[in-house]
Formats: sequence, structure tokens, C-alpha cells
Amino acid sequence: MKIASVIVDVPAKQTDKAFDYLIPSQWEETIQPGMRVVVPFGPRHIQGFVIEVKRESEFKQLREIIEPMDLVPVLNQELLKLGTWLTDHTLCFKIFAFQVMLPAALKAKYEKKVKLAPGAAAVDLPMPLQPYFANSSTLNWEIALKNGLVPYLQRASAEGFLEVIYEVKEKVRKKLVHVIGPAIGVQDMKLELERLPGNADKQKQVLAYFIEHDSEIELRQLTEKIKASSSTVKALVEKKLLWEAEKEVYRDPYENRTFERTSPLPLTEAQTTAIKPILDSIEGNQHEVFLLYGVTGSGKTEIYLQSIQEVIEKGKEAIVLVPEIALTPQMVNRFKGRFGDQVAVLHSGLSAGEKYDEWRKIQRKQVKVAVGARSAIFAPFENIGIIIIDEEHETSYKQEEMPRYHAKDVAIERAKTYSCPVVLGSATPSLESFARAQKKVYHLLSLPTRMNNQPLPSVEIIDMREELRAGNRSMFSTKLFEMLKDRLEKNQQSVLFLNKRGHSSFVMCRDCGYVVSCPNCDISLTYHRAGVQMKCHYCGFESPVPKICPECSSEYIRYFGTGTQKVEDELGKILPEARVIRMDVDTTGRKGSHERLLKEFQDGKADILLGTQMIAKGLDFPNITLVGVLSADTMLHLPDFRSSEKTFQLLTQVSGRAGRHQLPGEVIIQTYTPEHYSIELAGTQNYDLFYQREMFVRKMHHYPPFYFLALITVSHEQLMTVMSATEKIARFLRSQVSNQAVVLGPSVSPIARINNRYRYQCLIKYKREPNLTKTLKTIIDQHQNEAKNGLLVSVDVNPFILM
DNA sequence: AGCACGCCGACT
DNA sequence: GTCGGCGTGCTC
Repeated sequence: MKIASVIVDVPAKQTDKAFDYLIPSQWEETIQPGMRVVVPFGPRHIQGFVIEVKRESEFKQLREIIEPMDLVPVLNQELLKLGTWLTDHTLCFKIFAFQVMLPAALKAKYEKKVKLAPGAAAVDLPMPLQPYFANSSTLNWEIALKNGLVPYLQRASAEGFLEVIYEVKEKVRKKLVHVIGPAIGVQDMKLELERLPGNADKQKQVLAYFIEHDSEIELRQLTEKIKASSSTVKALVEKKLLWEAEKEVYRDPYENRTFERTSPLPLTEAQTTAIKPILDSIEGNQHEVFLLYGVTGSGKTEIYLQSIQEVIEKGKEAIVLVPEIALTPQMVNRFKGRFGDQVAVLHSGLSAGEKYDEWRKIQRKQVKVAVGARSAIFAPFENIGIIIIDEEHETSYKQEEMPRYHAKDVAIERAKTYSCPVVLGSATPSLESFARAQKKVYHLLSLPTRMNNQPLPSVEIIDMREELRAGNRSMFSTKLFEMLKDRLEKNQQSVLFLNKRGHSSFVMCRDCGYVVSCPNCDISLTYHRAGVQMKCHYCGFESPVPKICPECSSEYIRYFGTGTQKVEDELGKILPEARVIRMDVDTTGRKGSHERLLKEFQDGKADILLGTQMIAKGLDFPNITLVGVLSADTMLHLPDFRSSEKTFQLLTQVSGRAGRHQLPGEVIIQTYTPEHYSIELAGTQNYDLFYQREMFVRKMHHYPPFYFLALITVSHEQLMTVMSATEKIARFLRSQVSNQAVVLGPSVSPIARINNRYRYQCLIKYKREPNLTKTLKTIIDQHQNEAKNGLLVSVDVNPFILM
């Protein structure tokens, strides 16, 4: 008898281990590690992952696996191993580590139902239940709960008339089509054609088709071509001349689009120098991490493409990560254009079914390249030849829920297994990566100039305090206004960038400054235009927008938006002839509207593109010659040690949108703190100097890359409980770590309260702490036991946002 | 997580 | 004396 070790779909400390099950003999050959199975767990049926098949178990009373959920493992050996690695490094439950590697569609859904017991009839049941079982033998538990039927159900089940069943359901069904193919050879087919009765005209046509085309075809296409009905084809299948099968098809989200095929471009001298070590690494099957540091427009993408080309020619596969790809259709186009249908694209803009289909293409080895956002790092390839992370400094590569992994770390781990290179590309590398490159841990490759040697756009920093002193109270400096007007006359395009703190809009009273905030959480409510409602992003609380201020009864309480609305209004006043496209959460809410708006801008249907963060990346339009940043310093004052770095990166990136082609570009940065080094140096686009300045600050304050961080957040409904619990944790930590490490806190979390739970945190800064993982695990374990009294403890190793 | 088992207060 | 409150512990 074979036995399977199964990780069950119950995220809890006590169940975070493998459970052994007997494999029923009919599945003995089928069930393999990496498959999902349905297993009995207590009274329920739940999903689990087989991690091992063995012959013995230390448990004697084993139950049997109910059924496999896959015919082929969904996780290969490498991914199973990677799951363990993820669990150890992010301190998450094993089940989360496996689930995160699969498309959401493969996450099980559970349904609890009651069913009439064999031999029982509706009339046997208590009266109130009878109508529910008149037409159907099952009743959904949810419905029973809503209608207060549970006591009756319990009685009926005790009497043996009903039984409770648990169903495990898949979220998506595979899309299937009928396929028809020849069951015999061409010669035999010709003979059979002769033998058909004279009146079987349609059947003859079908056979004739297969004599000409000796391959399978979709039933629908065949009947359409020959104008035959499916019964004609069926008859031939009956005669065993043709075969019929159900075949899985993929919904291709890009199927209606054509991609202009491109071929490798000749490389510049700098590109040739940069790509050489990568190609060598591919050639020699060497694991190495490259930091490709190149200014915007220096041709990093072409290096990616040609490296991938090399990998494909070696018969291997490539993973390319891009930040939130739905936002960069231009990037998709470049990969699809070069590698055509060898590319699978995984991003958040796809439906669950579409994502699943793209994932299946990878799993079935029908593609060679996976392009996608963070989670694409788990693409189920088995012969990876290169992993590329574009814009490696992007914070979206860090997942902020369990498992709290960073795609870069996963990339390096997988690349080690496959002994292949990792390429991290950026114009403004994260300090961590650049520091590693300096220490020769990563191999630094530089592309210092733009292609065709276009100059970087000239940047001018405008001190808005001066503007105010000069009597200009508008949000446009005189200079920016004049330049906008100039571009309008020249028929060139401009981009206006509004750097907003956070990305949401709020409602504020203009008289007293009161901001409508959530009663459960210490953050302001977000305005949602659609429902004229205000919503809390953390707990889901909703309330209507107040007409008068609850504090001072003023009527001047209103929506502050992302500010783009206001900018648009003001633009309309000062430049009424300008055609403006506004891009923010309000205008891009609907699927595809983002791409549509960009297309309109590209087609020259507008003069000015106005937007927030989301327009900072990936725009590459030839006619943009002016970029204006309306407020550069709004995110500089966030309580985050990376705020300077983020400001510098964002400003540099936005500036890079201008003048990427023939026309030279100009950039205007408006700020209230022009003397801050991250703004000043973004102005001169001097990354190296910024790096030095920021490294000095980080060293002073014991922050990464000089120290590692771990963040512990504790929450509870009672303020006193959180404080004392966090205090206890901090004391414990201090007793466990070496004197090289610093434990900060307990301190109030930047978001002091979420969903009526007070939040305190504790930050550990350390250099080398071999036992820290163990210590953190101990803390998690101890508080899992105390979770009963409502205390929640979460640990984030290498946090990105300290909130 | 769910669910069962089990031990103490307010009711037919 | 019973129904049910949710504290505790188990699920291969």
C-alpha cells in the first residue's frame, strides 16, 4: 500500500505539517508528489498537496485519499522544494507557500451541504424542511443558515434522515472543444472513400478533406468548411474511420491582436559589452546575478530580448518580471513581437480563467517565455535558462501578504537550482542591489548613455515658495505654464505628473481641515466616485459623503480627489484650447480603459496627459517633449526610511518619459523643498551621487543595505493588551539577539488602528543573526497559542513598507 | 479553520 | 434536572 504525505488546506499552526493518507489502489499509479488531492479531514473534505509518496507511516490508523484533483502534478519537484524554502524564509504556513505558486483558479472552494440519506424522503423530515427538499435532494448550508433551519437539520440528521456532505470545488472548468482526426492512414482512407455508398455525399467530402489534410481539426471548423453537420462526422467516427476527442483549449487574451514581428536589432557598442557576460553565463550554465544599470532609453529591453533568444536557442526557458504589466502594454508588445506565441503573459488585468490558461501553456511546455508581474516568478518551467527582473527597484515585487516574499529572492533561489543567470535591470537601482554590485556580489553591467546618444532631458527645478512670494497661487508655475503653451503651439505632447501621497482620494473640510476618517481604523476614508460612497480600504467600512462638516458644520466640505480633477479644471481655465486626457483611479477603473486612454494619447488625440503614479512607467511616445511634475515632495515626508529613494526613483523615471526619440525633452519639477538632495539630484539625474548621499544616511541610521530588518506587528482590540504584549516580545527579542542588533519599540504602528484593532510594532535591525529565524518562529508559535485571546502577531522579514 | 467534546449557569 | 454557553484540543 502506498502512502501520501499531504499538506492540508487549513492555515493554522497546528495543521502546518504533513498528514499521511493511504492511496487507494485504483490511484496507486496516478497519485504523485505535487498533485492536489481531496482528503477527509475530521468530518470534512478538504484539498491538500501531496508532497511525498512513501511506503510507511508512523501513524497506523490512516484514512484514504478520496480522489486526485489533477491528472498531472501542478507542482514539480523543484517547486515543491521551493515551497519549503519559502516557508522557512518568510515564516508562513506551508499551505500558503504552495498556494501562491498556482493561479488563483486552482484554489479550492468549499461547499457544505445536507443531503437526504439513502432511503429517506422529504416527508420523513420536520415540516419546516419539507419544502426545501421537495424538488431537490440537497440543500446548501448557507441557505439553511440564512433561514434558521439548522436546528431542524440537526434533528433530522440525528434521526438518520439527512447527512452532511462536504464538497471541494474547482473555480474554473477547463474550456474544451471537440477535435476530429483521421483514425486510419491516407491509403486506407482512399479505399474507404470508394466503399462509401453513392448517396453519402457529405461523408465523402469529409473523408476527402482528411485525405488532403492528414491532421486533426476542431469539429466546428470542419463542419463549417465542408458545410456538413456534426452527425455526418459522428457517423464516420462510428465507422472507426475518424477519431473524436475532447481537447482543452486556451482562452488567449491577445488572440484578436496582431503583433508586428520584430527581429534582433544591431547592438550598440555599450550594449555589446553589457550583454557579453550574460551570454557567457548562459553558455556556461553559470549562476550569476547581474545588475544591468542603464539610464532610461539606453536599450535594456533589447539586451533582455537577445539574452532570451540565446536561452531559447539552447532549448531553455525564460521568466521576465515587469512591474504590474497591465500598465505596460508596450512591454508586452515588445516580447510578443519578438517571440510571438512562444510567450505567455500573466498579469492582474486578466480574468482568473485567462490567467489559468496562460499558466497551463507554461505547464504544458507550449511556451518558452513567461512575462508577468510578481507571481510569474513561480512559472512552472522545468528548464529555466534566465530570469530577468525589469525595474528591479520597484516595491511591487514584494508581496505584502503571506507569504511575504520578494520576487528577487525567489528568482535568485530558482536560478541557483537551474544554474542560470538573473538579470536585474534598472535606471535607478535599489540601494540594496547597487551596494551588492559594489561589493561584487552582483555583477554590474552599465549602459551609461541613451541609444543614438540622445541627451537626457534637461531638468529644471522650480521653487514653488518663490512662486507664492511672487503672487502666483495657482498650481502651475509661470515657467511651466509658458512651456505648456509653447508645446501646444508646436503641436507637441506634454505629460503632467501629480505625485500624490498614497494613491487615494479623501474628503476634507476646507474650513476646519477635518478629514473624514474610518471609525474603526486610523486612516482617512477613500472617496469612490461610482457609488458616491466613502470606503475604508482596510476594513471595508462604508458611509455616504457628508454634506456638512461634522466638526464645524461648514458646507465647504468636499472631495479632494487625487487632485487630478482639480488640475484638469484649472488647466481648462488657463489653457482652454488644450485637449487633456486624465488618468487616475477614477478614469481607469474599468478593465482595458487604461490601455485605451494611452492609445488615444499615442494617436495624438490629446495634447496633455495628466495622471498619477500610474503614468510614470513604460510610456514611450515619440512626441512627448515636456514633462511637468506638479508636486515633487508629497511623498518625501512619509514615515518611511525609503522615502528619499522612492522620490528620487520616481522623479528620475518620470523625467525619462520626455524626449526619447528625435525631439529633445524638457522636464519641469515643481517643489517646496528644492534643497532636498533627492530632488536636487533627480534634477541633475545623478544616480551615483544620490547613491553616495543616501548610503551615508542609511549607514548613520542603521538601515538597509547596512542592516537587515524584521518587523513584528502586534494587534488586539484592547490598547493595553497590545502594549504589554509588544513590550514582552521586545524584551524577549532583546534577550535573544546579539549586541550587534538593535531592537526598536514597542512603538505605535504608522496605521495605529485597523478594524478596531490597535497595532503596535517592533523593528529589529541586524547584521548577522543566525538564530533570529528561530527566535521569530518561537514568537509566532507562542502567540499562536495565545491567539485565543485575540492577539495577532505577524512577522515580516525584510519589510518594504514599515506599516 | 471547523468541529466535537466537555464542564458550569438559567430555564422547561 | 436539562439546554446551551464557549474554553480546549484534535484533525493522518
